[in-house]
Amino acid sequence: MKIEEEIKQPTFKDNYQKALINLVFTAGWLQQQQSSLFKSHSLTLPQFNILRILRGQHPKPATVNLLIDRMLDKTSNASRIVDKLEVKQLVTRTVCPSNRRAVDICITEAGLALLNQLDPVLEHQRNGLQNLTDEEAAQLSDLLDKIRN
Amino acid sequence: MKIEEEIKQPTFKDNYQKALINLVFTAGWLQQQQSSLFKSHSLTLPQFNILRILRGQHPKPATVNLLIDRMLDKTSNASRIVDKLEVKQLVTRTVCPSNRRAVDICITEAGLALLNQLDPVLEHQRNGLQNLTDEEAAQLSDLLDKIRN
DNA sequence: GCACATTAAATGTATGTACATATATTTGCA
DNA sequence: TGCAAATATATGTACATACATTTAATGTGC
Repeated sequence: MKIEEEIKQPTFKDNYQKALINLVFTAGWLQQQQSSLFKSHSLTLPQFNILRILRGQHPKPATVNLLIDRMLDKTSNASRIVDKLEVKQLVTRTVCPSNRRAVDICITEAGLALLNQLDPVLEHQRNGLQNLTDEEAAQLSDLLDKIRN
Repeated sequence: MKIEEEIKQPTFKDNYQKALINLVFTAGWLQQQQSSLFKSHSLTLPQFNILRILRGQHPKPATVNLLIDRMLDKTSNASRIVDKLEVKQLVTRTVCPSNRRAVDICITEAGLALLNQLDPVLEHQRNGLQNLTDEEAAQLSDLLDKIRN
């Protein structure tokens, strides 16, 4: 469906306004698609993303700062998302021995098992961009990089 | 800055994963840019977007359902965003005479004045996509439409 | 006319986002 | 040494998001 129909706005001021609205709308649309994949496992998208970062570090620990660095949303509150994961016993949190200001966060075996369970689902969805060719996906990334300079 | 540097991830599985992450990251980046423009007027981005829809309807009223239809984020709670705007006296809410289940929401003169004040700011920013040519903006919209089918 | 489904909006609850502030630890330097 | 600045994380508050449930009004079939 074209963006004009999605939000029932027949015209836009120009291609810039149209692309901006389309970009925000499509990003939200994709995130909702992804979220629905985790819902049955009681994981939210931010929680899932943090788990993936931790798996990338495993078996090394990550600090909150490292998580923020790698998160898509820099201003979100990694500390409280880790809280939720800790309650579910998907991660552990221990004071870093070499720097007692920092906290070592590690994914648990249960966390790794959960991610492994979800991997094929995500792979199958090809990350939600299944309608683009490889070339178009690359072209899209280039345009997005250009937007942010 | 390329997306690899933004989130400090040197490689991606493929162009699909890279484009997906870039899309979500860039949409958030743009929304934050926009939000900063309203902050000094104590308006949030969702509040601003609802006000703009109401201006588009003015002087006709809008219902909550109409707002949801036109909002970028369909699942957000229009009712409570309208609450906030009502407290600030930027909109009015009256029971619809012809269908007492529905509510007529109208932008006030104060609301219109606030939007008029913000218009030049947004225009100047060219909606945040100033680094793209007109053709590239159109190309971007086409790719995004294609993602969603 | 009346039970029952449908529709429109509001409300409840958990989570996340945004931003300011607080607490604890470490660093650096007079 | 001692003390201010910097660093790492946590906490407080307001707002938004996601989704289920509730309340009220309307529509429909019998």
